Amino acid sequence: MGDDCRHTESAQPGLEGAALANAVAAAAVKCERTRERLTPPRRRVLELLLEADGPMKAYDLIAAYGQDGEPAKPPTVYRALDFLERLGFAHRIESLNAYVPCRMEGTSHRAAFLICECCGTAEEFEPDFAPQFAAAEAAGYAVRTVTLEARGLCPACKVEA
Amino acid sequence: MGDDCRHTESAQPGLEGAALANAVAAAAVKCERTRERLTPPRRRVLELLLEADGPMKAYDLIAAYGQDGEPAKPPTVYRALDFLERLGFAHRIESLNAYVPCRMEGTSHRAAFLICECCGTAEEFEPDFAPQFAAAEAAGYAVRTVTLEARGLCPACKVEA
DNA sequence: GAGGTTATGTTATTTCATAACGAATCATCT
DNA sequence: AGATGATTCGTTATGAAATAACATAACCTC
Ligand SMILES: [Zn+2]
Ligand SMILES: [Zn+2]
Ligand SMILES: [Zn+2]
Ligand SMILES: [Zn+2]
Repeated sequence: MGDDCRHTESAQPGLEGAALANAVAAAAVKCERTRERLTPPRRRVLELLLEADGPMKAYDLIAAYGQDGEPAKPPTVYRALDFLERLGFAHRIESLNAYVPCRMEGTSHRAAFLICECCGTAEEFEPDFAPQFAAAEAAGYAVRTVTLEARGLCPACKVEA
Repeated sequence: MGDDCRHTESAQPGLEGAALANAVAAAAVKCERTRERLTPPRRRVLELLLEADGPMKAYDLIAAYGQDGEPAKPPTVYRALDFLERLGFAHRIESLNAYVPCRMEGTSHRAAFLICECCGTAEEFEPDFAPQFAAAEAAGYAVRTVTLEARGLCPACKVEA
């Protein structure tokens, strides 16, 4: 990845202050509606994802978990990530072994990412899977989830290269 | 994955005997054309992938490597996998941490998979990425590779469910 | 056959993720 | 309130996946 990239990794700047609080509050509301519990560890991991400037690895989250510098235990974070993924608040990026907060306002959606191999940003977008879907159904498959990860260069890094 | 699946995992039966030898020989020919070397470890890992009935994990390959039961050392297999991926003889399936031999006759292509969550088979298909590509280019991205992995139920498992 | 390049063998380590189990919390129904 | 069952959490330990580092060997090609 982009160790030789001089761009500040700011294509997806993390949230701070009121914006962060609003995002967490919105998640809390969604949880109440579905009678899910946004418990302290889940809330904390969501905060960390929202604050970050880019995809976070699980052990980055583990290290950053305690406000006092105390790391979390791995199961604490992995459980929170499972929950956040299940509720649609976060996505795992398979090809990076990393996690991002969901950036799409809408409720349920199939996540897809444009991943910059230079600066490391991962931009979520909502693709039209209709053709692939049709092909799969034609072959007799019942598709449940789709993972799409496109790698290349983001606009900023493309210019410099 | 499908521990409760009673289907024999035979949607992608492994190669044996002459068919296996032919497939390996075809790979050898392709290598000669491009002056790449199909060395013993590379050939051995390719054989193991072709013989398998489904996606193989790296440590499955490591365990099965020696004909005498001796495992390989991890770097031996990971290096061979890197080579096979580079030449297009194998694909990594990110969401499974597993590898399959390429099933498409054509030369270069963007791989995509239909993965059955019941029986574990992974069928390669060649999708039309045009819409996603267009969307990415419109956003200013220069896409280099695309990973698409669809999970669901294969025809056989869909019937049973 | 000398020198540069590519591939391998080997040891050790790093990174990523989950199993297992008891204690605490929460919702629900007497 | 008190019993009950379901979730969640804290903790320890382990398993699974991938790579770093470096010495040796094989292979061009000049
Ligand atoms: Zn999303
Ligand atoms: Zn970039
Ligand atoms: Zn292929
Ligand atoms: Zn199946």
